[in-house]
Amino acid sequence: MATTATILHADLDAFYASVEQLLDPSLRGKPIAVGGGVVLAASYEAKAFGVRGGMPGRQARELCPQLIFVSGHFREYQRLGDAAIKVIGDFTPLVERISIDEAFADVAGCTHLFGAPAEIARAIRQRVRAELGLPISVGVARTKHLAKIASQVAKPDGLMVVDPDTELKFLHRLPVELMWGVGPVTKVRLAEIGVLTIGQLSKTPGWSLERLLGHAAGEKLAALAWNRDRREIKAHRRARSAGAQSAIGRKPAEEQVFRPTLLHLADRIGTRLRAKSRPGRTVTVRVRFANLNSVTRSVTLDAPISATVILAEIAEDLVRAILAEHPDERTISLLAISVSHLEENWDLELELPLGLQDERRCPGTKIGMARWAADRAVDKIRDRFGWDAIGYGSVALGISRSVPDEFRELAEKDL
DNA sequence: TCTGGGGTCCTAGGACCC
DNA sequence: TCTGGGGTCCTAGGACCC
Repeated sequence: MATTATILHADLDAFYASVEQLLDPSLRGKPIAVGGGVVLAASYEAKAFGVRGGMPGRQARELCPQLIFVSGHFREYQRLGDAAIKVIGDFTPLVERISIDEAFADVAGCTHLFGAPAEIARAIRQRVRAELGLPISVGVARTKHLAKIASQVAKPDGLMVVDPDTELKFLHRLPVELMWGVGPVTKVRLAEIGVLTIGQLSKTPGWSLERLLGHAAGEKLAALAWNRDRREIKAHRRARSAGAQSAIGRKPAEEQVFRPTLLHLADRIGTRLRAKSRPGRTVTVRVRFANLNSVTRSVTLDAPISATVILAEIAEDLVRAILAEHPDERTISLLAISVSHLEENWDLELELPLGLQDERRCPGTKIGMARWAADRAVDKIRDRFGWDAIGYGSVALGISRSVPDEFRELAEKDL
């Protein structure tokens, strides 16, 4: 019954921190953190002290006084991440990249060339170590879920093969939080009914899980606990949305505060959408207040948009509506814009006439024309001379950037 | 001392249509 | 006029992942 384990999950260990230790040998073996105000990544030596990604720098220093902070080499992260994924691609075209440092692969079709899946996994680890100088952990199993868990168990710098005959034995003794889809909230909910391990989860009736977690989540978890994971490797998945956000500290909820930030966010998103000819119909805005409560508001248009200024104006309208509904909230700490319902291969020329049909979306023919032409001109100049060569004057200065734009780009998904 | 930024998917209620 | 049913889309909020 058991087929062969041919799914690989490969995951670079403490990726950003490992790159820094590769670039600067004096950092090897030491607790380091990439970032400053906020920890973007921590080395294993730092993790041993409890330092985690996303943690405020001050808190990290308290946990680990000898922690060394380094500013990131973001271009190197991109280059080395791409190179590691390419190594996997040398064995099979069936590679599904999850993020900059992580990918699934199905090697079923190439074992006759390169040997058993475990051999291929060993070869990948050896090559990434030899050619790039980086540690990478690999899990090998019959399903994506098991391979993913195996690579986590194998870390750091390890290899773990889950034999198809012992899958349930392997799976059921593990804690539920190792499962894909079990986060802090679900973990607590499960603990409240006495479920701590995947084995215990598998013995919980389906109706009980669905009542506790909802239909989809309950069904999914039950399937995974019973080791029924039917997901396949998908080599090319198109993005369904594109967004940008900015934490701005604590600032008064006023026009002169949110307008420049929204314009900057719209600029980043609009540029990406136009570059891939993927305008979108739904614009969603999120405002987080000082008390960390956040409110979203969205609008779906008849025609897709990607023009920076139009996107910014719609976002402004939505933010004003949110603020009007929350008159007691006078301080905002984060602004976000997201565009969804993206079109595929849209002819951007069409955006002009379609946009003009709606006065609000594109007020005035001449102005709309000018905006459209301006975006195209800016895009072209940036293509040749770089992002900072040109931009919106009011945006260039005074935008608080809590993280470098280069770091943001690493997280962007290909549209 | 309340974690940054880019994403995906699901839920539930309501509008609207047949 | 009342009653019933099904489907799609939109919106707001959440959980989760890297």
